[in-house]
Amino acid sequence: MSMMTLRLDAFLPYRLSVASNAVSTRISASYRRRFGLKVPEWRLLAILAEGSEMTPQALGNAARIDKISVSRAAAALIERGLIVARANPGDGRSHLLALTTDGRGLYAEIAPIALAMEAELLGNFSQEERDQFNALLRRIEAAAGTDSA
Amino acid sequence: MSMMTLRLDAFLPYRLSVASNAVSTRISASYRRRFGLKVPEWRLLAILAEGSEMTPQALGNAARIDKISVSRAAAALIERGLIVARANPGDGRSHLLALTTDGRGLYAEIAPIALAMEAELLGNFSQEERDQFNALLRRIEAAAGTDSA
DNA sequence: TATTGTTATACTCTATAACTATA
DNA sequence: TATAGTTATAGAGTATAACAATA
Repeated sequence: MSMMTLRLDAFLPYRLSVASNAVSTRISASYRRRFGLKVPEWRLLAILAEGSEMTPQALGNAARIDKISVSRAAAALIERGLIVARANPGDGRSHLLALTTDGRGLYAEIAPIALAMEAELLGNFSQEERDQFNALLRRIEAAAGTDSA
Repeated sequence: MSMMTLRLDAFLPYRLSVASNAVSTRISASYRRRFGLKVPEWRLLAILAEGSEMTPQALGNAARIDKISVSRAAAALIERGLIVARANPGDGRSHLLALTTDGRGLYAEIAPIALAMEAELLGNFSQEERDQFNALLRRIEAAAGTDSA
C-alpha cells in the first residue's frame, strides 16, 4: 500500500489561488479606497474606455463577468454618473452603455495608477517573462474552461 | 492631452484573477460535490498528510489561511472525524491537530484525483513550462506580499 | 419559445473586531 | 500585556433560479 503524497506547496491550483488572492486583495483595496470602485466596476470602465458603447452582454463577455454582476456594476456606475445608458436601436430588450465625461476623467486618473501597481508586481520580470506568464495564464484559463469534467 | 489607455486583456491582475477563478471554480466544485470538502478544509488535510501533528497557527502559515478560516475548517474536519485535536503540552492556549485513520483514508482518495485535475489543466505544459509558471507565481506572490503600498 | 436584463437568494472566501483563556 | 484561538458580523464575488420585457 503506497501512500500517495501531494505537495500542496507545488500544487498548481493552490499556487495560483494564493498568488491571485494576494494580488487582488492589494489592488482591489486600492480601487476601493481611492476611487470607491469595486473590481467589476473597474473592469467595465476599462472595457468601455478601450472602445465605444456596448450592450451589457458584450461588456460581460469582454470583461469576463456574468450578467448579474454586470447589471449591478452598471447600475452603480450609472448612479455615480460615470456611464450612461441609451436605448439600443437594434434590440428593445437591451441598451447601450457608454462612458460620460466624468467616467473618462476617472478612468484617466486610474489607468496610470493601475499600470504602476502592475509594474510594481512585475518589477523584476523581463518582457519575455511577462509575455510568457501571460501566455501560460491564457492556456490555463482555456483548459479550465473546457467542459471535460 | 494624451489619453492613456490600458488593455484590460493584457493587464496582469485581470488575467491572473480570471485564470485563478476558472481553475478554482472547477476544482472546488469537485471537492465539494465528491467529498463534501471546502477549499480550506482540503488544504488542511493536504498539509497534515505531508507531515505530523501541528498547531492551528502552523497550519495556517503552511496553507496560507488566516486563523479564522483555520478555526472553522478544523472544526468541520473534527466533526467529521477526519482530524483530532489533543492538548498541546507546550502551550495551554493551543492544541495539536492530526489526521485520523479516516482522514488519511479520505486524503488517499482525493490526492490522486487532485493530481489528475492538475494534470488536465497543465495538459500541454512541458515540465520546464510548469516549473517556470510555478516560479513566476511565487515571485508575483512575494511582490504582492510586500508592504510598499 | 427563446433571449436580454433585473431581482432575490444563498454560499464561499476573506477581513475586522470583540471575546476567552492562557502565557 | 501579549498571544492563541473562537465567535460574531460584514463585505466582495459568484452562482442558481424566478421574473419582466422583448424578440
